[in-house]
Amino acid sequence: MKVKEVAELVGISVRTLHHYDEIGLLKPDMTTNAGYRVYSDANLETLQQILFFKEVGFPLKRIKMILEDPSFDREETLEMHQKMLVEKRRRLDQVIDTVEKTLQHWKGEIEMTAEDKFKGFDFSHNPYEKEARECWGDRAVDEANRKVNGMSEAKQEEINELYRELASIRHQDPASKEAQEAIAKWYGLLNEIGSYSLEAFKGLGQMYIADERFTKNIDQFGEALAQFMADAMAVYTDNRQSD
Amino acid sequence: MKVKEVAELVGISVRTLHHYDEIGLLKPDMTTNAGYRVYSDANLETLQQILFFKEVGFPLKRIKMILEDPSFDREETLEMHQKMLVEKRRRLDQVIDTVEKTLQHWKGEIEMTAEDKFKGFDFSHNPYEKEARECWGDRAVDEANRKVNGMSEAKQEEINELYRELASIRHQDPASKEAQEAIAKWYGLLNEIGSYSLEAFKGLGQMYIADERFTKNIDQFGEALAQFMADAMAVYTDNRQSD
DNA sequence: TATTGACTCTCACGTTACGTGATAGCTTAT
DNA sequence: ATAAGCTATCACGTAACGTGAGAGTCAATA
Repeated sequence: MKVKEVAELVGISVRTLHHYDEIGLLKPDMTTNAGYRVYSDANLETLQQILFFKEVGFPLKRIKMILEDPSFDREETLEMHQKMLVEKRRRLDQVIDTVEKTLQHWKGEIEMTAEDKFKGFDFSHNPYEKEARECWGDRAVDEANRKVNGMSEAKQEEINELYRELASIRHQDPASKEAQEAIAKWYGLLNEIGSYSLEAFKGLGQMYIADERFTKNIDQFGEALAQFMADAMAVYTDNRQSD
Repeated sequence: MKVKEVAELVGISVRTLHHYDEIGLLKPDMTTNAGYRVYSDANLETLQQILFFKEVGFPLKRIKMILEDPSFDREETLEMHQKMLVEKRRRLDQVIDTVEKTLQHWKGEIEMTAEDKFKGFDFSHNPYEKEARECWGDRAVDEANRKVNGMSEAKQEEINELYRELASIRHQDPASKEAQEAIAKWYGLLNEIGSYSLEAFKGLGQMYIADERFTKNIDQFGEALAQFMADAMAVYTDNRQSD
């Protein structure tokens, strides 16, 4: 089948097929001597898989790796991704809710507290958040921020200690078992504080670890985690001072 | 306040502020004689509004127009946008559901019909869909496609007629009242077919009309609508033939 | 057979909302 | 005076294609 046929069959553009060819994601099994792309049935099956992973939100680079590496655990990957989708929906729910309230507010139907106004949004202020966002994604960080903001006073020292511990560990061997244990502790701590949606955060963190192969080195992870924790503390202490 | 202060306060990057300045979205009220940007309190308030509209998903160009035009009906705009958000969530729900089923399928827990496999996805095949997608957005077109596919046979002639009508109208005065009436009819027709989620589609269509000012000319709209209808018919007749 | 129309190819720049250096000037503290 | 830290302006990079431009290919028709 030639480009246009394929494009119409699956509902994408010819340019998209050209693009997939360009980046080596889907190269047709044959070309005519005039240089026309001719797609085989196998190509079409691959395309279906590509479109599936694309639709659920995987970037093309990732899809390429998934398809290239037969040993890759698709099930696990998809499971992790689903957690992100669910978290995304949760965010979306909050935004919709906030927009709804904003509309009612504009119409004078209800009052809005300053807190209400930005529920689901992120106007927090901290310098290291950027890294944390790159590391776990927006939703996870937002969630964590809220948790930290509502964190019980008694936990401050505990966190303090954990931070120092982590800071020293990452100077030694960031990929060590210890680092992972420290991370587990951090999760445990947040868990104690109590949160149902923390599940998503845990999932994301574990994904990052499991996803090691996509990361240059685990060092970045330790770095980002340490900074994120420092930041979490800063937010916490800020809140205390402003009380 | 200088760039970094502002950036940290609201949780965005310095580059973002530079960018907003570049595109004229937020120009600081003052600059020092060295050329440093100095943001006033009013600038900060504007920034809050920008971030609000951005968070709910408006593109920067749109935000700029909203802020520049005081006569702009923000309430109406936000209402329309909310419909899109709700539709987005509905799509997300389906994708999550499909992923869930796919996982279970992989684990051998359940059977999946071919239909199940792509529920919520879009592998429909029609050449003009592209234009329609540009016009109303993906979700609306997908929804409409499904409706059209399930369309009752008796409506074919009605649609046929409407199409010819529209086609002639758009050769005369595409921006006319008549065109809008024809559009209304089209909506009515789809409504008759019956669909709850059609609401979203209607919202989007109306948004496009209300949004006229953002479109080069209504001609494109007529063009796209005609093509979309032609396409809808093609899909319909295809289905009949394959029965 | 020549031409038309539909299809194909390969550049290569445009899009969104910034990220990421590079290079250089400004400000303040020591 | 020098270093640290902040600021400025280019200007290219990103993701996933869209959108022509210019040119070659294929099948059917006049």
